Amino acid sequence: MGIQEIATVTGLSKSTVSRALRGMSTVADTTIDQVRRVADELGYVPSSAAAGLATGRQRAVGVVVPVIDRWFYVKALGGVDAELRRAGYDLVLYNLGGPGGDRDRAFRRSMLRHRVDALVLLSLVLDETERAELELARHPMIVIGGPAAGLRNVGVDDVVVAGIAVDHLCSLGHRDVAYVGGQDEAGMNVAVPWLRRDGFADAMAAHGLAVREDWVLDGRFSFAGGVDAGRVLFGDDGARGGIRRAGARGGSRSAGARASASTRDRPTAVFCASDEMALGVVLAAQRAGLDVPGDVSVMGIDGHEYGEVVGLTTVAQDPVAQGRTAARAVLAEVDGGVPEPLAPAPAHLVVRATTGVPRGR
Amino acid sequence: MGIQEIATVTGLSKSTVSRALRGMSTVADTTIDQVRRVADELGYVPSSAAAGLATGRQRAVGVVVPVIDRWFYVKALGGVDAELRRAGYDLVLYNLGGPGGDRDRAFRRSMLRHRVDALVLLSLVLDETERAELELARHPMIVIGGPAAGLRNVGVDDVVVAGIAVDHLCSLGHRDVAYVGGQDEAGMNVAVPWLRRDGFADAMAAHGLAVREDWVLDGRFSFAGGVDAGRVLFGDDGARGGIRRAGARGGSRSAGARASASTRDRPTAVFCASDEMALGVVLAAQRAGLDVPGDVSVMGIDGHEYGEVVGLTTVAQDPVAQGRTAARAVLAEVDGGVPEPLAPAPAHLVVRATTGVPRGR
DNA sequence: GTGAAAGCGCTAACAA
DNA sequence: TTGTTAGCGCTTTCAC
Repeated sequence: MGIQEIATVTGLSKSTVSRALRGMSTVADTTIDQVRRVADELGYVPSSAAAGLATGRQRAVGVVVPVIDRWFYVKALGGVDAELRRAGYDLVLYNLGGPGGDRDRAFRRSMLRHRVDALVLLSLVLDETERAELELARHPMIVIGGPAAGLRNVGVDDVVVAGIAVDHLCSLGHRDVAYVGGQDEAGMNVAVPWLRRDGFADAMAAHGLAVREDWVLDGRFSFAGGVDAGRVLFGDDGARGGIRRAGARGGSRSAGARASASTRDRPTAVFCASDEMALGVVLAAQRAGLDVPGDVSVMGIDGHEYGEVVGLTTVAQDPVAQGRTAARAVLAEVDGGVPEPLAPAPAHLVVRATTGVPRGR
Repeated sequence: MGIQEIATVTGLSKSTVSRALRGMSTVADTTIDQVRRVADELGYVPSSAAAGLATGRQRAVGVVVPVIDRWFYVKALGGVDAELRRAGYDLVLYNLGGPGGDRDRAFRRSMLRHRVDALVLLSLVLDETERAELELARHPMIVIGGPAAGLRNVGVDDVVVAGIAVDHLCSLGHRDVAYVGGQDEAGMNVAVPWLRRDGFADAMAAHGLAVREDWVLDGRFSFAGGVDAGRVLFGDDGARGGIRRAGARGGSRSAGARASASTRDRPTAVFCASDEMALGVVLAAQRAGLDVPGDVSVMGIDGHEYGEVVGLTTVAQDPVAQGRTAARAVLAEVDGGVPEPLAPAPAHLVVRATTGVPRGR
């Protein structure tokens, strides 16, 4: 059931079988064929543990995610996976599972056990202790999305991305723009939300525009959060545009509020730090009886598939490509390559149907 | 850097150190403390490969997904992960990566390498060869969602679930109901889509209703696919309800078609085999100028978060719980438990705002 | 082109 | 309660 059996059956030595199985060139072709055939017949299954012990390489890399069910993480994970698969590496998933996930234990217990040859961290900012712990493992590490001190990083420049969005809105003539962002709902320590908010503020300033505090909202980086933020911005009556929500939270205001929705003090554009939130804001706007982009323009960041279908303007990035890049980089390092700095990932404005010239221009 | 160092420093034997590190009760408390302290100081990191080799247990389970970026798989994966984490097991992700994913190689190369103690298969139907291959590894296996011959399965009864949906629609008075389902976009060999279609057909028959062939559409189990299916059903003009789509595929018909959209031969209700598709159908209906549920009722299956926000009627299931159940079951088997049959997972009707009495009733 | 022998770092009888 | 002695299944010098 191991390499030994094959050796016995073929009358070869363990070492030759080992070499043959790996197709080494020092082995006669006929021997390789024979060994492979016998291995098949015996139903031989190699043991990665044994190979790993002997070589010190596990042929696996770990991917650490704050939470698993977010568009960006899923896509990036897919990219990492694709590249690992190509290289014949396995992927070990370490899900911190949000705030309730016992982050410390997870870190210690598993990630360090030499089960993997390298680590890809998704959008994580590590604290001192965590960094120290991970250092122990001495394997290559890289971060996707959100720069972490002392570690290589692949991802877009979030400040620039936010700037692109603001520039687009301003070029259309918007001056009253709201921002929906916020800390990731999972409450993990992630830098991206703050960078985007800063980028928004900087760009607004660069255009000589003021940021209104009450127009900077928390959308929890989720669809539902976007809807909530939109409600705050536009009011809510659920009369039009979207299906009424059964058991909607927050008492519905009626007629009076309705009228005010179109006249009330509100932004002409909303910039959201993610497409999921932007989708929610669009829905809230429609529910409030507002026309998008006639009454209000909305845009996001990401390039989410739903946004494409719906016609959402966005600054698109490619998390799958980022995942691939990260995987390749870290694999190269495992193979003894020297870690070279990575360029920021590309992002580009995709103008679709949710942004337009503000009414009255 | 290994257990040996600690032994040397403490003056203990390797075995005692090993036992102490694992906190075995046969070791003196003081010894345990001492060993742990020294281990910390030395920055000791255990080797799971070595432990695995010695014990024959890897303390890891593999999860095989057809593709990774689908709501159900992500949720189920999260559930499996949570339970594994609790038990101190690692999770190795095997992503078949859709039709282009070189399914065979992936199967052979990795899943069998004794890297994991058990396998959780998501919605996969295996062919003969695959089954045979996996048998070689001789480890416990379980399937989530979609029964596979000869393997234990956790998931809802898809035929029943479809029946619940049809019953709901019929109880409202619908007789003209369309079905949007189809093979999973990834083209993997999955049973669920067919079971749901069968369930739909059976239930319709039970209500004495005919299934119209031209109202059985392929929505590719995706949001975009749902929109496309909705277009076929309702026509498309993009004038209302949804944001117009930049570069929409399929030439837009204008005024004439528009008028016909409200009068044309169309179903009064659409049952979708997933919430993502249902969301797309709702959007298409709104774009076609139809009121939901006034002109047409729409419902799905799953319990997707977006559906909750939007008010989508659905038959909700809990993939996270299914993942947990599967993980627990397979872990129990790893621990020598006897595999007992699992009851179907619960699913229940959630009536929200997208279904109602057909007009004229 | 192939074989013999020595580990990789840990666990698990079996003794003491 | 702790130490001794064998391995777990593979890779890898070093010989031949």
